[in-house]
Formats: sequence, C-alpha cells, structure tokens
Amino acid sequence: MAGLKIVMLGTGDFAVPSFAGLYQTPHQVLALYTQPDRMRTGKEVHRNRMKEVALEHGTPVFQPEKINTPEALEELAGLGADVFIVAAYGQILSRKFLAIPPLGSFNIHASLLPKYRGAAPINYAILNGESETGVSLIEVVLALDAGPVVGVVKTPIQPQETAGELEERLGLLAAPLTAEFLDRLQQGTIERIPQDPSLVTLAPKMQKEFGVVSWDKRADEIDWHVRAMQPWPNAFTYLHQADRPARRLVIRQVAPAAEPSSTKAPGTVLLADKNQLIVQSGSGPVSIVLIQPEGKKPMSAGDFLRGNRLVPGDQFGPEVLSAS
RNA sequence: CGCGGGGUGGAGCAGCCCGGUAGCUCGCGAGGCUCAUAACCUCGAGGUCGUAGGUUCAAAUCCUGCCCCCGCAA
Repeated sequence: MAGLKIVMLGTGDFAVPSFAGLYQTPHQVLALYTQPDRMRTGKEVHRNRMKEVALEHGTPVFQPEKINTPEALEELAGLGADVFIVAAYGQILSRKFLAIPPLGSFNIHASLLPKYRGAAPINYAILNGESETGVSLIEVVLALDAGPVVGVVKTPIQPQETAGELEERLGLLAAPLTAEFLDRLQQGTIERIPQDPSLVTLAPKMQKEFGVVSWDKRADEIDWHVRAMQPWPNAFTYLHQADRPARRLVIRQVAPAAEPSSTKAPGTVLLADKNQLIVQSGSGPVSIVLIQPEGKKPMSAGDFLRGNRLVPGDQFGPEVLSAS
C-alpha cells in the first residue's frame, strides 16, 4: 500500500524532528508551508530549519504571508494531499483550510491537552511547576487547540530544565508519535478522544514583560519562572546600588537556599561573598547561580561578584523602585 | 543600512574622555602561620591590551577599516 500524501505546515524548531521523521516513513511529503523569511536579527535572516530540511529533500516550500487567502488555499488544494500535519506554524487556520484534506488536519501540540492551549504551552508548564508534561496530537478544529486527542506521549519535567531544553526534548518525542499516528490513520484505526472542557487551561503567547522577576514570590516559584522564560523572553531584573544607575540583569539560573534567614524586603541582597549571591524572596533566601549583565555572556555568581562589588542591602527589583 | 554594550595574564573587572613604567578582586605556584581549612601572611609566574593600518617623540588610551561576543528591539 502506498503511503499517505502529506503537506506539512510548520515553522518552529519544535516541529523539525517530526517533519524530518516523515522522510523515514512510507508516506510522501508533498510540500512544506512555513512562515515567510521576514524575521530578522540584526543583519541576518532568521534561520528556518524547517525550510532547510525541506530543501535538503527537494520538497517544494511555500511561504504565503496569509494561508487563508483564496489564492493560497487554491494552491494548497491543488497539491492533492490526503492529510495536513501542523506544528508550530504560527497562523490561524480557517474553515475553508480545514475542508481541504480528505483525512483531516492534525496538530502537534506541546502539552497534555486540555491543559495549556495556546502558543506557549511549554513555558506555562514550567512556570506553574508541573511535574509532567508531554505532546498531544489533536485533530484541528476551528477553536484553538480544542480538537479531539488522537495521540499523546508524556514525560516528566526535569529539575533544572528550561523551556528551551524541554521544547527540544518534546520535539524529539513528537516524531515517533506522529509517524505512528499516520500509519494508524491510513489503516483507519485512530481513536478520537474529546477534551474535557472542565480541565482546559490557557497558555497565551509570551511577552517581554513576562520576564520581570517578582522577588516576592516563593523561591521555588522564582526558579520555575526563570526556567520558563528561557530562551525567550528571559527572566530579568534591575540591580539598584547606592549612587549608581540601575543595571539590567538577566537571571539565568537560581536555586532555593537554606541560609541566611532574614526579614528583609523581597529583592534585598542578603549575602554577596566570593562564591554566593543570595537574595531574599517572598519565602526565604534564593541563590542566584547564573547571571548575565547586558552585553555579556552568562556567568556564575562568583565571577559576577569578582568584577562587581555588591553588598548586603543592595536591591534587586523593577526598573524603578517604589519608595521603601 | 533598526538601537546599544563589549573584546586588557586562566576568570570577572578598572584604566580610555584629559596619550607617557599594566591596576583591582580572584585563580594558579612556592614558602609561612595554624590541630586544621575553601581562612590568614609573604613572595612569585603569567598579558602581541581582538586584529590591520593611521596620527604622534610616545598609543590599552586618539582616528579609520575588519573580525568576534552579547543586550535591546522582533
């Protein structure tokens, strides 16, 4: 039996293993749809690894500005695909889009649906201190990430895992799930399990302001936050010292600490010796492990303190401190 | 041509504006002190100051090109 004819729609690195894995299956990749190359960082065009994979295999690449225009849909329909696979594509799909493939459209989503519907499921799973997450394969319906689940794989979140690291791991887990699903789809043996509406939670897109560290949270919550914000937008705070302008600092890793106990305000530097930088949180001290000043690479607290004299009483906090 | 910071012994920084003997906190090595130590004291090794050129009696420092790293912005 010949394989299914597939059109892949995806942009993010999360989708790469699943996409590349399709070439190892009997199924046929007709085309890749991915976002236009307009994302730029400085002078360089942002790398689109999905596009690179497609080009390596001689697969046609389409990059319409809007997928839902009549012209784009007509072009898409003309490919004659059996099924669409969507993963981190970045565009909302219309009713007419969904009507095209005979076997349907399926989305690879990086959470255990119905938890964390939306653009940033991985970030929210870590932010909320979940112990477990995973990848869900769902049928695409008009409501965002609301379709029935047709496949799932779970994995524990590792103690120091950042959102970027977890995304990479989930991307790898998604590949066999997707390949195996396509076989079942062709055999007509898939099972659609509806999502329980009472368990739905949302994970809206990350924004820069989400990176601001709230020192009045618990130490473990600050750890979750710092990990959830990587690699973007990054957890950041401002260091306020007497007679100096505030400095913006990215916090890359923290760890709850045992000592010293203090009743100082959250954000207050409690200890700054040669190896340790300890700050008061909303629930005891928290140790800053890796820190990154503007224009510098991440460095250990010890390295940072060698070139930057901090004393107990210095304040971490928002850009402008409220009067104490 | 989006804005900006940086490249100084192994690490993190100062010095640059106002050119004139390479500095600070650590690390490393030797010795000392100590019951002992990541503590303390003494001594020491280690640097083409990113790179190419220019100005100058003299350049880490001023000027120009280039390379590399990073933050913001998306």
